[in-house]
Amino acid sequence: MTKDRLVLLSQHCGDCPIRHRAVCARCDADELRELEAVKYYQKFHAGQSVINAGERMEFVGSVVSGVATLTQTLEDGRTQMVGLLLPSDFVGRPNRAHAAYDVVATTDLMMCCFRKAPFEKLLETTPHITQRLLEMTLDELDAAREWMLVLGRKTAREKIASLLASIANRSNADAGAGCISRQVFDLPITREAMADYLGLTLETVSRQMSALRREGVITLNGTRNVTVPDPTKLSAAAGNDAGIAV
Amino acid sequence: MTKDRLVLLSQHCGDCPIRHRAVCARCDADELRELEAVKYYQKFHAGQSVINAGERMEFVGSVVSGVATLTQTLEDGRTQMVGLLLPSDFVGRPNRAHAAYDVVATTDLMMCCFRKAPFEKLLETTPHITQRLLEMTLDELDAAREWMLVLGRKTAREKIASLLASIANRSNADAGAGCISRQVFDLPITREAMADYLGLTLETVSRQMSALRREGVITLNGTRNVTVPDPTKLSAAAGNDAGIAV
DNA sequence: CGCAGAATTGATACATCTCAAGCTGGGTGG
DNA sequence: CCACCCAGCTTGAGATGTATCAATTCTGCG
Repeated sequence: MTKDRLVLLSQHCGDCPIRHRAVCARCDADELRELEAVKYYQKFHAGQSVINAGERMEFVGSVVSGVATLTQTLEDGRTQMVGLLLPSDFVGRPNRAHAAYDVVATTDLMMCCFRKAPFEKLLETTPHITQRLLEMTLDELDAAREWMLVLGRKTAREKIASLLASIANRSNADAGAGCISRQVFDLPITREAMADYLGLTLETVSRQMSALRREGVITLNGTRNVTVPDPTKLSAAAGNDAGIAV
Repeated sequence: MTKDRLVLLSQHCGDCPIRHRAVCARCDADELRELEAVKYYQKFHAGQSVINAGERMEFVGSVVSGVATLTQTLEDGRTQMVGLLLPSDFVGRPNRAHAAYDVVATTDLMMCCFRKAPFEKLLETTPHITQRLLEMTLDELDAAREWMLVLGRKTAREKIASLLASIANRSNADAGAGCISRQVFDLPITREAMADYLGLTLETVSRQMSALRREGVITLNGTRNVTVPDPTKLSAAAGNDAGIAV
């Protein structure tokens, strides 16, 4: 199932599109060289499994391009997404032998992988890596807690609006700051994945998307392309402070 | 509201009950001395606010004894607990000026506080602190993700059972490993706090507690003291793998 | 063109919320 | 010492939001 992975040869970190956002962000030239010694690139195609819960982890790494999901599954098949991995996000848990979650590529995916044991050694000897990973982990913890509020206390409509707002903000951030007045973006995931993200069924996701469209909060071009004519309205629908940004 | 805090004088880290589990766990004698230079103790009584979301943070720190909760609130009053802080747990986010959550003492609480700016400097210069904080943050992230599965995909009954199982395990761990056959513990929180933890109403919590009692999964002595005659049954009720531990 | 996966829509069932009424136990003041 | 009180908790009846089951309808692609 995972044997048709494509392993690429090394390439220089200097050219890397995530050089200044990933776990290597604080590294100087010497430290980068140490990372390069233990790294390799690996390509996954859309739908392919990166690692399954319970499997032995041979590497940790960064998403270079593409999107992956982190999910947890109960024996009866109920699944909950617990992370959405975008470029520069870190995958894997140092000092743990087995994966806790399923990681699946939802688009074609390029990973920068570090062999696990030597990376763990670098964490002991290279403060710039540990410091950056701490910073990123604290950010993820905040995101997870924000998400807990969405899962625990928001209505289906608010959940959808929250997800759309968060994706809109991230694509805006990537595209550089700019017009807040009108946002257009593509959903990187299916309705089913949205449902798994939000603790809903895909039918409810579909119904609420339609409702938001009917009410003019969003417009759809096909099923995946979303435009938000008035971000204030979306923010209000998400239950965020009547749209008053902090 | 927070002016009746009790600030205590320094005391030696060597005697500290959380010395080997908290953020200082990896520190040697020299490093402890550096921490002692920026630390102070602060006592809060049950119900008192430790810090409010949006306030400027003057310190980060560790719970020494007692229990505190981390909560997030929407403007209309809906609240979601996003963390339950027990002894040795870390409070606060280095490199962030303002608190993101409300922290409230639910029992009398002793905090070991580090002045924020000097602590941030120590993170730059003392790898043992950064490494330990990274480890703790990764653990919390895992806990948050486990919790997301509970919030998003479990039924009310399973949510309650999951919470009881997790509290039972933690009190067992504290009391030292031992008899797995029969667990007795006190709930450190009210039904309302349980509801905020699980994304339920307090009425639903109460009903499900009664249901678990009727079915013999738990026994109650008063409202707070729980005994679990058969942990396998509780684990099954929590939706965990038919009770087969991993 | 036609097929398969993805998405929408409808009808109904059910879990949880909401509103409301009582209960319980521990503390306080008369 | 008792009566009262109050926060915490339980229980009930009805309302409501979301899940479930079941057709269709889209959409992209070979």
